[in-house]
Amino acid sequence: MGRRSDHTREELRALFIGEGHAHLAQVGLAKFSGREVAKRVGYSVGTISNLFGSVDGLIVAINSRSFELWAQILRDRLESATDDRIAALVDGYFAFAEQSPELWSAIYAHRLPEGLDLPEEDKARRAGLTQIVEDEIRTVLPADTDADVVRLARSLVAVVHGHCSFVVSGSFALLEEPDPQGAALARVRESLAAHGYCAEDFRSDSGLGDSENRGSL
Amino acid sequence: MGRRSDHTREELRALFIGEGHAHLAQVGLAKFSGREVAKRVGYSVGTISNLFGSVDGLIVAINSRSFELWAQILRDRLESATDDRIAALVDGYFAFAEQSPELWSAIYAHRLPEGLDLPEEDKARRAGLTQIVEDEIRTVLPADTDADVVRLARSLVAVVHGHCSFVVSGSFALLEEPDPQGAALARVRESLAAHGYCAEDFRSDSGLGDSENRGSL
DNA sequence: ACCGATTACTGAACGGTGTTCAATATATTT
DNA sequence: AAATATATTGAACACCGTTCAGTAATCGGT
Repeated sequence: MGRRSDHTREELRALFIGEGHAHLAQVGLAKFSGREVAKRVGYSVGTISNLFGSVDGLIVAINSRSFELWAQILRDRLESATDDRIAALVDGYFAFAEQSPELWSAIYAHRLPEGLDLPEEDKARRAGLTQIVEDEIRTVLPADTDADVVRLARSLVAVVHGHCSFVVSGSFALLEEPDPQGAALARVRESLAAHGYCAEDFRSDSGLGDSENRGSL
Repeated sequence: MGRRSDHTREELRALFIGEGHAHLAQVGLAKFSGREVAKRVGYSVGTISNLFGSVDGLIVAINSRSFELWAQILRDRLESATDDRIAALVDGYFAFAEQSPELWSAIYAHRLPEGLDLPEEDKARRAGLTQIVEDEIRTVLPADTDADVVRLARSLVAVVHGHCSFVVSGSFALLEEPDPQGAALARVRESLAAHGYCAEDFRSDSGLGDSENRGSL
């Protein structure tokens, strides 16, 4: 039964994204079902095609929302960080992945079918995350550094991402690593140091995972 | 029509893995179809369940084979490397991912359904890759290094993996990076240097991608 | 050489998926 | 009030992975 005036098109999209987000977090991308989401929202199957073009379109929208939640976590950590803002960033990166592993891996597991790629709007929404990191890296490096800050910042995101990816996927390489997040942070510090970052002796007051990591690694 | 003596069970598994490998490389994990593989091999649908337990089991076997091909690429690069063996490793890591992006991402996109995890046999087959890296890292660091070589080596694999992952998935962070592989290598060198690795001045004779990268990054 | 027991394989049935699209119910305009 | 335009449905379709009774091929014992 069509209930045309219950919601605007945007409200309806928000409903599907919200319910889809919950469903994705529960069952993961492999078992994600657009039909199930439609059933939960109380609309029929075909509505997804109307609103998002396809189930892939819905997943793109859900993932973009994940990016925004993720970026907000980073901002929260930065705000409550006392001194070590780099550690706060790494912490925030891992925090989202570990508290919502299905949402996190869906971001990287989902691939658009050949042909179409990400809508510009979604690209913009997702860029916020790297922007936060870029700003912090720029702050922490000397003003006259020889590094290309934008490229270095994104490369450091990749460094952290690699560790995080291995943790979430339970992958071969880091199975026996007791402190992957500490390892990621150590690598980031080493690269930053190579470009003029003064470590400011965080060795004493950073988290225990880190201090435990420093001696041996 | 059962053709019982055409192949031994192992031969038949090899047939499915081979054909499945080709199919996966063509269409990617999202569109992978066990039915299609069975059709290509010339056996019926249910045979996959007999041989591998489920389609997931077949994919696990295919991915383990990918690991072996990948490890062989690393060994080849090392063998033909003149001096810079670290660069050769990074190059091999990227080479497989870029020449077979679907196979590479299937390794990380595939997740076993809740409950069962990787058979021991597959874990062993996949560990070969990291072993190669560990051996090289150990060689290149001073004998009296303070680093835990095993943990550092795996962390460096994660560093390269992160860059590679962003490249293959076309992800937001490295879209405008002209030389992701060079960036990965630069990060690895920086971390190795922090643990006593003497760079031996590769600046002059390494690939141009690397030299172009060094000045600005 | 034959015959029962065992194994390999089939293929139809089942419940699920995403997409499509004629039909319908609701808004909007004239 | 009538005509037009839009939103939503839901059945049909083709595909997916899993299951399992049934059948064909081989093996082991006599």
